[in-house]
Amino acid sequence: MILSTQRNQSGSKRKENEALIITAAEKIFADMGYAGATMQQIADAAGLPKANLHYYFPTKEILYRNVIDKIFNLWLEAADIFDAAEGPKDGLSSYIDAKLESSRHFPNGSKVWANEVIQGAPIIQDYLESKLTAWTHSKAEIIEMWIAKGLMDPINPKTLLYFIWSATQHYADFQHQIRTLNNNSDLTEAQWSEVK
Amino acid sequence: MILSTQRNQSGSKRKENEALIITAAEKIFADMGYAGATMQQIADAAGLPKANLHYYFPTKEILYRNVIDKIFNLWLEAADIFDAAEGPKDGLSSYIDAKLESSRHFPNGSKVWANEVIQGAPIIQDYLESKLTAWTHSKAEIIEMWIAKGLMDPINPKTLLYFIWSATQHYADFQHQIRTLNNNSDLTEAQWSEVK
DNA sequence: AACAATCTTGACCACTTGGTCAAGAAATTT
DNA sequence: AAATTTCTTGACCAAGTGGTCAAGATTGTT
Repeated sequence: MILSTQRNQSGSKRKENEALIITAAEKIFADMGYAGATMQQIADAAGLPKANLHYYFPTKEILYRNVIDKIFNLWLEAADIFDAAEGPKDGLSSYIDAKLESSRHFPNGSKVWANEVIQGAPIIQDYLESKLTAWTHSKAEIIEMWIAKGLMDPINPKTLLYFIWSATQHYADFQHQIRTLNNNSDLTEAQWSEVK
Repeated sequence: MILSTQRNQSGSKRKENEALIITAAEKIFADMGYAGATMQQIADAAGLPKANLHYYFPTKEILYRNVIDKIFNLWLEAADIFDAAEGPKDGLSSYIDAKLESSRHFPNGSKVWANEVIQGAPIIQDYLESKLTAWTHSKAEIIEMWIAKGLMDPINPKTLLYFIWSATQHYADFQHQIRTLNNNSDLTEAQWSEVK
């Protein structure tokens, strides 16, 4: 009795179901793309009737934007480590590790993002223009500071960031291709540390 | 007269129209994903009535597979340079250059491929298992030979290939994101040569 | 216990989609 | 020029889609 249904306190039924739906949606969107995903599939994955999804998220697009939001916040968390660091060795390597870790354990988010951006960000363009642009600028400034202090080789900060993104996300996005070509995985860590 | 309609020789009306449709389809598939693309959109892009598409390509999936086929053959061409080379310095750098070039000038193909693989290759899985696997093995052997001869550092050949793919394709696939964050582009060449 | 707010759900609808078809237009062959 | 093959195209259809709705169930409040 004590252990079973513990955290069913307040009227957070809404929060619970929203989280359940978002998780299901993340997987379906990753596997099918935005247009290819159907509300019915997401409903089945969440174990709820379709009409119930529309109760919590009025439209498919709103649900999608909520998924994106969750993904983006995970990215921001990974970058907190970056901020706290004192120098490039520390900061970049922690950031890469954190990003790799999230790519490996939560590839769906990365896939949804990639799918969307490849198609020209038809739905979340405002995200790119506001939040991501601001974030990138702030990180680029830190890197430029490091360069100015002579702590690392001079390099275009944005180019460096793109480079890190491409490498860290590749394993999430192309997971399937890699798994088909290999029959294992792993042993990446060694490889990635060479990047810097 | 001599210059205008030169190559309208034999009954290659079919070839012409198929090429026209495939080019249009490549763009639409890249922009909308497989599920998101409609035959009507492709027809409009090709300047043909929809029913005409179905005359040349009975189903959407068959059209799609033809697009993939074209893309894959371009990849193979890029790798020919790789084969001809004598050592890693030459071979890898030529290969990377060729791959970058095709990413930059024909990003649509790369996008279609990426979209498909991210979603777990629901349609072209057989491609991965046959052609791509064979290709990867043959290239990995060359690299291993180079390593055995002491021409380059010992490294997992497949990991190296994945790494090259991620870097070279990133600029095609994430073109839009990069363009939104920067307002320019370019200056990559310098960066890429550091990869090796 | 009565009331109100929140949640659940099957049935339904307007609209879009891939694909068909038959009638005709062009081009090739005989 | 007649016959045959290839190509073109508007009209059409069955299936699936996102989204609605109203009636009821559940939960929380007084």
